[in-house]
Amino acid sequence: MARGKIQMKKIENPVHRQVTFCKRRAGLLKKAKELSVLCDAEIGVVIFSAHGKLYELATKGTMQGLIEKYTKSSRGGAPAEQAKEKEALDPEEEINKLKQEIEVLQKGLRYMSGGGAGTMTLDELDVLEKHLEIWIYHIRSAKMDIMFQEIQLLKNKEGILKAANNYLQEKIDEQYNITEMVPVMTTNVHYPLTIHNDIYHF
Amino acid sequence: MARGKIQMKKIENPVHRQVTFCKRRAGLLKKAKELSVLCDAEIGVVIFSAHGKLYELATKGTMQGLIEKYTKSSRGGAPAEQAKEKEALDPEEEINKLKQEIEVLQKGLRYMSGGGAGTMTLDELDVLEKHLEIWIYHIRSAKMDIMFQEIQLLKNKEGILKAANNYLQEKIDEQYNITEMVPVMTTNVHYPLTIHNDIYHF
DNA sequence: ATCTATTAATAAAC
DNA sequence: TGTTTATTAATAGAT
Repeated sequence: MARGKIQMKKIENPVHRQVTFCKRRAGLLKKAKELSVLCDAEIGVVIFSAHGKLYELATKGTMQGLIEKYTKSSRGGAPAEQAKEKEALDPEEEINKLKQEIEVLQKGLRYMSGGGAGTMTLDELDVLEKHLEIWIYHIRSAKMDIMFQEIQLLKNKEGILKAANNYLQEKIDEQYNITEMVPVMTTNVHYPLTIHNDIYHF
Repeated sequence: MARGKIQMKKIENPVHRQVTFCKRRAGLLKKAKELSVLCDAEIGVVIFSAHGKLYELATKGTMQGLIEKYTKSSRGGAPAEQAKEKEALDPEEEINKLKQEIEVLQKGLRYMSGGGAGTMTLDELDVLEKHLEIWIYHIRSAKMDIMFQEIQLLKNKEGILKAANNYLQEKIDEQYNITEMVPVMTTNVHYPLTIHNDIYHF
């Protein structure tokens, strides 16, 4: 919506994507609030970024309350059997699954710091291993993003330096032509600009 | 946003309110879809009209799945902190080591749930990656140990069974020799002992 | 529902 | 990250 249209597909440049995500996320939440106020509607918005960070908005009451209302409402028109089952089993199951996961992580920490084998079962170790692999995956994509930025910066610098060199070269050639009135070989001496690279230290 | 501003409060005229609700609802859902596509985010929107009618949108997967993910995520950031309290009894060194590990893990978790690039530097990500790799290494050796024990146990059982079989075989041969006074073929019937394998469940 | 005059959102640049 | 600005997108009111 500004300075040119935008294609409706995933933005490839991670920097642009992040900036757009921030702006549009803010815009979306603002719109949701406005709709809620203007039209007296109850609205919930849940946003998971590509890296899994959660952003949420619940107008009127809590997200939890809204989820409950949603669960009821969306099953209201469906067969009564399913609704009954879901409501009875889901919360407990969810909580148990969650508790299990937390326990595994806790045990993992205890294991790490204790260094002693034998506190965890093979199954628990499998789960922990999976967790760590997922984390490493996320970390590596984050590193890729940062390195991509670095590459972009270096390319920019390269362009600037080349331009600067060309300019200086011309100046030198001019000088020679004026002062000696003879043709000279182009030199290979370059005069790089000094540009600080500080992308690592934010 | 057109033909005059609009006050940010509930629209009193019910006709206007309904029209605006329709238009802005469509706009909100469109914006949500766009954000999801452009920035690779997973988004859920739930809208209850003033009269309780439900409108919903879930990009990527179902609303139910998104709710589950939300439930986990909104509670899931805390395992490291809870683990912190566990180890009040250990020696000082142990505690310091644990605190260090927890700090790294917390930063990692903050990053994981924080998603946004720029919360951790490349150096910090390197450190975290190394930690996770070391942890995975430890976990894998622990798994190896357990499996090695398992193998040993099985080998022991095998030895015991073989010995038992040999013993029984001898007994049978003896019987045959005594009662019939004729040589017999060695049978293939084995008599395994029952030994419980409980190494998995400590 | 469709049409515009306007306002709001926002992509790119800084 | 925050601001600015040129443009596009959304939409209030009218039809």
